[in-house]
Amino acid sequence: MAKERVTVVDIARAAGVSKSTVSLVLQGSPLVNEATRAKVNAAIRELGYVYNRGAANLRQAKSKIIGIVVNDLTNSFFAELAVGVDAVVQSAGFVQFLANTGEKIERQREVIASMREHGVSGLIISPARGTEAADLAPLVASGIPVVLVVRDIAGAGVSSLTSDNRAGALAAVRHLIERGHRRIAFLGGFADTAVFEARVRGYRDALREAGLDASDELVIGSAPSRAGGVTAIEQAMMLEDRPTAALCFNDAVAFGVCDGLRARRLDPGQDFAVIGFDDVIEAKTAVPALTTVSVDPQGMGERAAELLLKQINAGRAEAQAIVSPVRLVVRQSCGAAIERRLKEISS
Amino acid sequence: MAKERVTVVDIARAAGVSKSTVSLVLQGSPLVNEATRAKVNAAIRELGYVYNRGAANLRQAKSKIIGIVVNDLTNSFFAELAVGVDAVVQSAGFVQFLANTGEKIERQREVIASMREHGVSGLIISPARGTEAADLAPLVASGIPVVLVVRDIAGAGVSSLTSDNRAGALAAVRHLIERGHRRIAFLGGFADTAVFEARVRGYRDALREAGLDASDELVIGSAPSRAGGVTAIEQAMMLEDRPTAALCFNDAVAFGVCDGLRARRLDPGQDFAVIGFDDVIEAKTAVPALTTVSVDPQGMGERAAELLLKQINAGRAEAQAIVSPVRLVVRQSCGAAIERRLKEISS
DNA sequence: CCTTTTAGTTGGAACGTTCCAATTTCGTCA
DNA sequence: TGACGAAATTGGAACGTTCCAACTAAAAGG
Repeated sequence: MAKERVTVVDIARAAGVSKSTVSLVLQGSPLVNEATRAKVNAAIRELGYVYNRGAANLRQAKSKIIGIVVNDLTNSFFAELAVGVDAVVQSAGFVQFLANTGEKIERQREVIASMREHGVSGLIISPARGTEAADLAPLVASGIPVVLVVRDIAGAGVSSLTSDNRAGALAAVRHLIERGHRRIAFLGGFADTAVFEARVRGYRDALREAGLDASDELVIGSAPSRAGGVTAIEQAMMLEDRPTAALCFNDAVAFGVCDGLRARRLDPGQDFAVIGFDDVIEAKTAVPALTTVSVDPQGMGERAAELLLKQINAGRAEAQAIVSPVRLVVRQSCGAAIERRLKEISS
Repeated sequence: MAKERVTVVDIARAAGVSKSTVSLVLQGSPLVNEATRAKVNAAIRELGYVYNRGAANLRQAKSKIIGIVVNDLTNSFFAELAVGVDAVVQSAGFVQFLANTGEKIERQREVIASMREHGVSGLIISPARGTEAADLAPLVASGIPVVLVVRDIAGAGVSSLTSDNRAGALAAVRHLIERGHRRIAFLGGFADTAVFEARVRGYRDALREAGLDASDELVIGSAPSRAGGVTAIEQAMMLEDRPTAALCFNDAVAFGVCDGLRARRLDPGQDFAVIGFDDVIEAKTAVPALTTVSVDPQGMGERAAELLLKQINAGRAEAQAIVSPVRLVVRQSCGAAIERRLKEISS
């Protein structure tokens, strides 16, 4: 088997019709007689025909492929994002080309080029760190619909879907302040990203409006990973005037911070309040359950895919920047448990 | 811009050569004169030409696409596996079609069909739960090289790359026994998978060779997730005769078990020994650092991709079942810390 | 009975590339 | 100078599909 490819012509011969008719059947056209359709379908099954989408694309000059490029697939935030995209893209009859850049601009350039060569009809990109508008210029000039997710790039002239990072950070820090914290740190993340900048801005604004200290020593960068969280909290605990709470760049950092606290025999949520950002799946089941700003990566992926599909169908659409709202999910790690216990005692 | 596609003929006209010559340049053939090559390349840049790989594939009847289908991309084990595949596949000049089945057979059927239609030249599959040899029969009959990873399927007649689950479990449980544990549970995982079966077999063999109780009540299944781990340890703690240690189906379960222990005010690694399976990235940085059986998902992805590429290049290769070795990484969660402390005291 | 309509079917050109065999160009040698 | 071989270039067919305009057969209308 697998000797020679079975094509429409073979099917046509077997079914005693022309290749045009077979093509019509393949596309479910109503123009073809019920009886012939049955004959053709029988022949298709019989010969084990496989549709050649490449040939079809060549003729029609459009593919049913959309590309998604993410900067770090090992980060479960992006993995979930990809899953969200996949879900809607698949049910729209498209198929997903996924590539991982690992934050490398060069790799990103390569994979985008490769996707264009394969004729993707749209692209969802979570850009690598340091991507500039110029890097995307040839792509957008080609007229392929592009949606940027998570990280926006100023002046790129394409649609983007980001979350309201400033508002999320603001809400989180306000919450910590309400709980009575006066010295609050911001831990983790690379300082040269727009996301970091926005979250820190929200953090500072909340401190300022409460008239609290927003000195630079309280903002401690690190890799946006669990390991980075450990080092960040260690650094924070070296400070003369130690913080009693922290907003973390993301959930991975927050978990690392909890690890670091435990390593110092401190109980996260009890001795120190920590809030994360993103609300990855593990946040709910962790102990203590992580208070975090919910971003819903899967939902973001879905919305990005919908936006892209809309642009593909519309042919040409205005670039729009959507910032999706975000909400604080209060669980245990910010000290909710303490309060509950205090209430129990007083009642 | 983006009006009309520029093709080789446009380039040919602009450079004053024939389309055949342009094609030769595109493929880096040594047959073409240095001067003409330069002219052609200039025209390519000038007109912003993008290569149409679809058309090329049509002519050559082979693509540079490999497909990878995973059963759960939100599980970081599989995300890392995909990253490993991506790395070697990309550097071999291929591009990766990734699809997520979410453990659904029907979806798996669809994505495999879609990939065949797109003419992938090989497929790496981590099959959904319950996949049978019959499900893959048409695929293997077509002669497309296929490599199964993580989960093997008996009688499928294709190559597979799995890890030595029995040996890993055996080593882990032996280690717990050496540490003095006598009542050891196996927690988490779905009982109807080959992986579960192999790990439990290793677990039982270790108990048996030490003459210990291997009763069924100590094997407690659950979803192979963090949440599943929480419920599994809860169930274990309800037993008349409680275990003092557990081997977990995977790291996610192990983290859940730690969470569950903490919820009961028990200190994992101290009051109860836990060992995971897989060695995901977080295992090292967690507190306590997780003792686990290292499977190196990224490395597995790389090896699977290499195996697949070899088969693609060889044209026709014997199906081989590779089981890759596995090693126990001892960290804190199995009580290593306790021992260290005992040593400190005695010295 | 002829014309018109409708339902169904069909051959051939086209999509953008690669491959093959054929051709041109050019330098070298007798 | 003519012949020869090597180097470089080329036109056309082919890949598997879709689209279009043209065709046939049968039914409907006059």
